Amino acid sequence: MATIFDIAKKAGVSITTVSRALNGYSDVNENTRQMIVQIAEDLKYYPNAAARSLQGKKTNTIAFAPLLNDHLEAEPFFKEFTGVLALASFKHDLSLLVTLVGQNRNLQEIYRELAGTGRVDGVILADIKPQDERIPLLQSLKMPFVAFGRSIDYDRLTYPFVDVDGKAGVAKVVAYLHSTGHHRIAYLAESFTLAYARDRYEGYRQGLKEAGLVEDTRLLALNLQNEESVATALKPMLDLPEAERPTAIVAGNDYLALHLLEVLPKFGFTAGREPGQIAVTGFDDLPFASFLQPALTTLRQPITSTCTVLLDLLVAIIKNQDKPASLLNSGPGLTLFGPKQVLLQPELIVRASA
Amino acid sequence: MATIFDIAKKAGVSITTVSRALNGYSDVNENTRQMIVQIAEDLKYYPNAAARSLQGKKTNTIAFAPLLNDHLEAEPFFKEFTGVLALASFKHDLSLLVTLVGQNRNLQEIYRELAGTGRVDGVILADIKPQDERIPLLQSLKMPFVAFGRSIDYDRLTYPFVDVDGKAGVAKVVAYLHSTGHHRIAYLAESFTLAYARDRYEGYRQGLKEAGLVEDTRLLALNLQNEESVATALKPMLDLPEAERPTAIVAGNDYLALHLLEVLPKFGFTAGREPGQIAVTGFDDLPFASFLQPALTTLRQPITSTCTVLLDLLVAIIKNQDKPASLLNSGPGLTLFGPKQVLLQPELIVRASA
DNA sequence: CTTGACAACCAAAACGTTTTGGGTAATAAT
DNA sequence: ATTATTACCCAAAACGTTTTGGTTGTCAAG
Repeated sequence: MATIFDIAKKAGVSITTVSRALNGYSDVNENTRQMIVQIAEDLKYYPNAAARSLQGKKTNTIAFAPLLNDHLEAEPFFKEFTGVLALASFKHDLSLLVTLVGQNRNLQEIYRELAGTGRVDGVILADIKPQDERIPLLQSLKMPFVAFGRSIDYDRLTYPFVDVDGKAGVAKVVAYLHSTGHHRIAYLAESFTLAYARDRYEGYRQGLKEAGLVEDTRLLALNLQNEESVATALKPMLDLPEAERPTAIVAGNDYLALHLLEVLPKFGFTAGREPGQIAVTGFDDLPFASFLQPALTTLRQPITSTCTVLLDLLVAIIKNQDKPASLLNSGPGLTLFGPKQVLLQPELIVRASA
Repeated sequence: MATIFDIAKKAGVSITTVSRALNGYSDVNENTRQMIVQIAEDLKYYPNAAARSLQGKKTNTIAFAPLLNDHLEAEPFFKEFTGVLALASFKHDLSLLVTLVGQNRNLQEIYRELAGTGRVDGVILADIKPQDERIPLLQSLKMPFVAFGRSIDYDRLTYPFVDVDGKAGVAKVVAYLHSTGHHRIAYLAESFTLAYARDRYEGYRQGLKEAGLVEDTRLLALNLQNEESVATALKPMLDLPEAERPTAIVAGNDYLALHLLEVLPKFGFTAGREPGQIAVTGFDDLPFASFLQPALTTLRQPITSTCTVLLDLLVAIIKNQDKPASLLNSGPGLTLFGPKQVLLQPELIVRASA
């Protein structure tokens, strides 16, 4: 590969002049510049990115480093999200550096490495935990970032984020179920290790309250993950006398709903919206949701707008700009939670299961 | 961020010693090493990646730079592929640098930049064209790469690749259709700008030949892309007298099949496997394939094994090894076409449409 | 005839590593 | 008593840029 020296030699000028000519400085004669540009093209010169970023220049790359949890159930969502993020990056002329993070390595380590190492200009954070160590870390390292998700203490958040309003979403589902005649609505929650899980659960509680229903701990199952845990949590609910048994079950995500649909028949129940059936809902609208038998009623994550806004925000932060154009006005289903803090509404997709 | 100098100063040794201690060289005293390691940890030191790769060290990153064509129909496949590739990279402890390539910029440029610029150790090439300029380019730049797909002139290929055997796949579909009683089988081909498209078409021809059927140019439509072009290509076929009209239509990809399913009713036909219906097949098994009405019979791309093999190969090449462990024996549906050249078989998924 | 301004250029430092080609002192071999 | 050998360490060069802080020469104004 040709270096800046090769060009300098061929042009009979110093490397300083070559650099300045190529970077559009005004203190180089127009003729000289044209000659240099020509030579650079002939030699097929491209500046070495490593050397460049060693000088503190932009890398035109942003990082996405999602956590990989043991149960790979999040995979379909991860794939979709990564793909859309790549497309969004393309629109900003950025490359996307995808580094998966397993539980083998220390989280801090990875992010420190990313931040201190001159490989990227900014970071997209996902899989936010209730108290996420990465946020103060990136802040202290002065690495631009935007989070997809919020840690707890909503009113005190100072960092930029985009989140999907799981609380409002689940509340909406509960309201929908109530409006279709359900009064005993159960909730299946995944583990609360990630922040969104508790948020959705809060939505369930709010939904009940708004519908004038009272919480019943017998209709609540926490910390579920696989089909087995769903089955054991479900049994006592379904063993209740008919008048106390749930007529609808809200699952915290599509995977739990999937397991639910598999388990219900084994206990002699069928899922669906008809009288005598148990209504079932999910969250995410993963690709398989419409496949299920019955097709799953669920809340769809607005992945495309999420990624668009994430990138608009991140680019604005990197460039030290005030507010990205796409956010001048809160669109439909888009709330400006704070400066550079955006909340998006999930969409209720009604199918046969509820 | 702490640099190697900070450590050297604190430890009272030279930066050389720090570097060698941290990189496991044998010419540093065990006590000294332990002290240095300790200090590095205390200072949360991580070597600067840019400086490192400027020295010619590995970046532990590989690039994936797919072409973005105007009609974004390839998007679902792209998303799936990118996600799976990221997962495969993770297993090799590599990061994946995703750079989409639009038609705005010169292809050569992007790849030169990637290759000469010290950002990645290797490249995954996709969207191979019949004569792909990127292949000699990367070869001349001595940048390790593996292609997903083959350019033409199959017997003369010298570069490492993984490909899905579109020819055999489509031939299989034709054989299947023939075995279910079809004798007039049409083919809808996408543009031949990418190599796989012609490969699949060749499969159609081979399938006909093996079934003892003779090609009929009236049953062939080339260069299709959108619903409109499918409609105009279809009209003359369906206007044929009944005895010459196709009873089955093979589409070169799922998108064409999708359009086909939309267009057929408009001409008064229905798609399906029942007598009187027109059988329809696709290729790829995109997520929506099983949704369609009727559900699409198609050939499934083995994306996961494709990505696994791509990465095993690329890592072996980067490390200058002979053959990755995963390829010691040709598994089921896996042919060793040549050294570091692998052919995978697509799987026929029979659904309601044929 | 000086002074100042300006256009055009450049040498050297800096960025943070790794590698090269040593050096020194202690111990072992002759 | 000299010579190898070994263990441990280091200064300086190298990687390819950008930036800093100049210098030089030309021309217009005083």
